[in-house]
Amino acid sequence: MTDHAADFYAAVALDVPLARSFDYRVAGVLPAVGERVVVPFGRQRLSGVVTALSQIAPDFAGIRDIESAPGDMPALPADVLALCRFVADYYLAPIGQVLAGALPTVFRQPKVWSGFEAELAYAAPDVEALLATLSARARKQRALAEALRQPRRIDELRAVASDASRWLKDWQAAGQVITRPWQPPAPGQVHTGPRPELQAEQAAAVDALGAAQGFVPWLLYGITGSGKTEVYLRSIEAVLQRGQQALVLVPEINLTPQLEGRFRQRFPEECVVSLHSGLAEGERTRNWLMAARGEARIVLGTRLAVFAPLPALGLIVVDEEHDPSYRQSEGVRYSARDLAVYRANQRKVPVLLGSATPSLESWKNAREGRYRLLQLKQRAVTGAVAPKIELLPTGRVYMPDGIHPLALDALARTLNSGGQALVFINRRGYAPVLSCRDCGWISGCKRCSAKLVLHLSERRLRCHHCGYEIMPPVACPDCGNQDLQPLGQGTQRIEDILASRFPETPPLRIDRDNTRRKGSLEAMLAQVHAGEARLLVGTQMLAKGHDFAKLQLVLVLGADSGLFSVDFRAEERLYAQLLQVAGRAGRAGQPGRVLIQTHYPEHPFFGALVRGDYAAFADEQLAQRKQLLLPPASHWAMLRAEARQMPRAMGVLKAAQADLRAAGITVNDPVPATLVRKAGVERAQLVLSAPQRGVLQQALDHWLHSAQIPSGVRVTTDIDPQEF
DNA sequence: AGCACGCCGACT
DNA sequence: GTCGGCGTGCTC
Repeated sequence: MTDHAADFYAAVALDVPLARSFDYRVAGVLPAVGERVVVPFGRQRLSGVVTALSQIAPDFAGIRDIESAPGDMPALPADVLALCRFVADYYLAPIGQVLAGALPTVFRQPKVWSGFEAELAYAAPDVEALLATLSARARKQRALAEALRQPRRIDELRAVASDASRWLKDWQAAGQVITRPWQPPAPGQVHTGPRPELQAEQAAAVDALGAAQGFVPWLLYGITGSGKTEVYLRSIEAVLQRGQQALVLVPEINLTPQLEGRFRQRFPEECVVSLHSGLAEGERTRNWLMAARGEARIVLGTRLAVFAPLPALGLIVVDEEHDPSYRQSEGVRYSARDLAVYRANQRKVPVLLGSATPSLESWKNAREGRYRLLQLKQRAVTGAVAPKIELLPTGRVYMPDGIHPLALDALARTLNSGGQALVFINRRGYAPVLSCRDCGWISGCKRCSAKLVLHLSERRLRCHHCGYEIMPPVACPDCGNQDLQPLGQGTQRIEDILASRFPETPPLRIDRDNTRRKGSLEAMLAQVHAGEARLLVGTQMLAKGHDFAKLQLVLVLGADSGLFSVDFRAEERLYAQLLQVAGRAGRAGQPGRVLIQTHYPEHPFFGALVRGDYAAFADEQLAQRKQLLLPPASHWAMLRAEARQMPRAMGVLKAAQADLRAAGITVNDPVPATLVRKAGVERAQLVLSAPQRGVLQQALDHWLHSAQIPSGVRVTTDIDPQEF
């Protein structure tokens, strides 16, 4: 008989979509709270995180033993556990899934992680001798050799030259490079690379940031080219000087290498690591561990990095804080920007939100004094000139191809003079849909309620939601008419039109359809930088981060679709997007030209955009939202139900509607989702709102726990939904 | 989510 | 006669 008095019991959070944690008896060594353990679960073995320990035996007869504690992961610190619990409560998500999302993937599996070997540092004892063996033209190799003047980790060296591993192996074999265990640099004097002079506004911002103590949320509102990054760098420098860590969040993976390079240049002796899902498993795990041990002083990452353990956290920076990529929209839904603010508050450190087009949420907070506003109105980046934004009214102009003749003229002039031009349209494919002129038939997806998009180059009709593909029919399936026409425009159709208009300078299309293969985007961007491609056609993708020095003209098509959208956030997003593409033009000294083709040149939206007055636009939008009781002036949530048949999904939502109305929540009627059927599942949604966040939260939480949801119906919640 | 159990249609 | 479809139910 076992001595029950001495037993410990652990509550373990598992990566299953169940709200509660599961209790296990501690069989061996007592694990710490926050440690990962492997447990039996039904017929499976799962990895979970210990969330609580107790000596009181749970009232459950079938209790089982913890199988093992692998000990390959440091226990999550209390603040990360608390952050995860907050996410679980706030977003009504299962705690186990939140915790799983916070860990590198290797720690979500029962398997013990063996990539445990000590981090190595590479160095060249005699750099001059090594350089002497290299050809003068081998620029990457020479850069790598230069970097080896001091001991460097492999990830740093790969950032210098992507082929680092191969060359290091050769040089090691030749005895020119040696390795030894990597030692984290002791905090001390911070050495910086060259620092540009600060403009008065930047200096004022840096001073204000430096003077503040404890938790202060800052909104750094700075126009494109005003040098926000320099403000981040100076603030980080102060953090490093105090021996603390800085967490820097960026919206997308492809923005990390650029910024990482800049940080490494500025702080050549500091340990900078990145955290994002594009990293190889081993590298991500090692970087995470360096962050968790406090060795990494600067942690640069995408939204998932907000969960990284950081024992010496001193500052959080959220770059492009308005960016929708900060929202996780699958699985556990959260806003990394909001969590960054929560975490800063938790740790009593400042958080710096930067943007040229702040989100209305942050703007409201700044206007109401909850965030402190820092403004950069002047251009500080050398060569940065404001692009000239012009409207091209399409009123009564004959445009057989959907492009204004003046736009074609401008393109021709730019191309003839040897310049580069970008045609921006936010729609992939050849044309949105294929349609029959006779009977009005439109290509629809068999599995979803979405339209199939024509991709002419692959001769496919493709669903952008579920991936369903078919060959385009030769004749109309309904009436047999052979004259099927593409309706509207997408990137591919524009590409075709431009190809016939400008045979001398073939257009290069860059969108998700032709950059899916790894490295293909980089290859295309290289063509652009080399000046081989001078006429670009692209979506969203091209708007972010990539600077094209020779770009003189940006033509925006299809902007109007954002003006009259049912989605109340569409205008806000359009503004940010247009400003971002506009910023691509004319960075190398000459002002670029941005032409926006529109049917509605009088729309107030364009007034603010052309004047470059985002503040006015944001204030106007906020006033509207207040009047219409839309976020951020009220709080919204969405209840979604999925089932095989629509009536079952609707039934659950109708019940929810009645219950939640009784609880004092404003509830719309349940409606079939925008995309009613997705991959064979019927979906419906219910939009809820309340002036106070807490009321909504409690009512929903209560409903989820008490409602009788029939099996076969899946209910999910989306707090602060971004799309409707 | 997995993974079982369980009860009805077309196949080696 | 069985293989297998996915409805239902459970996991400390």
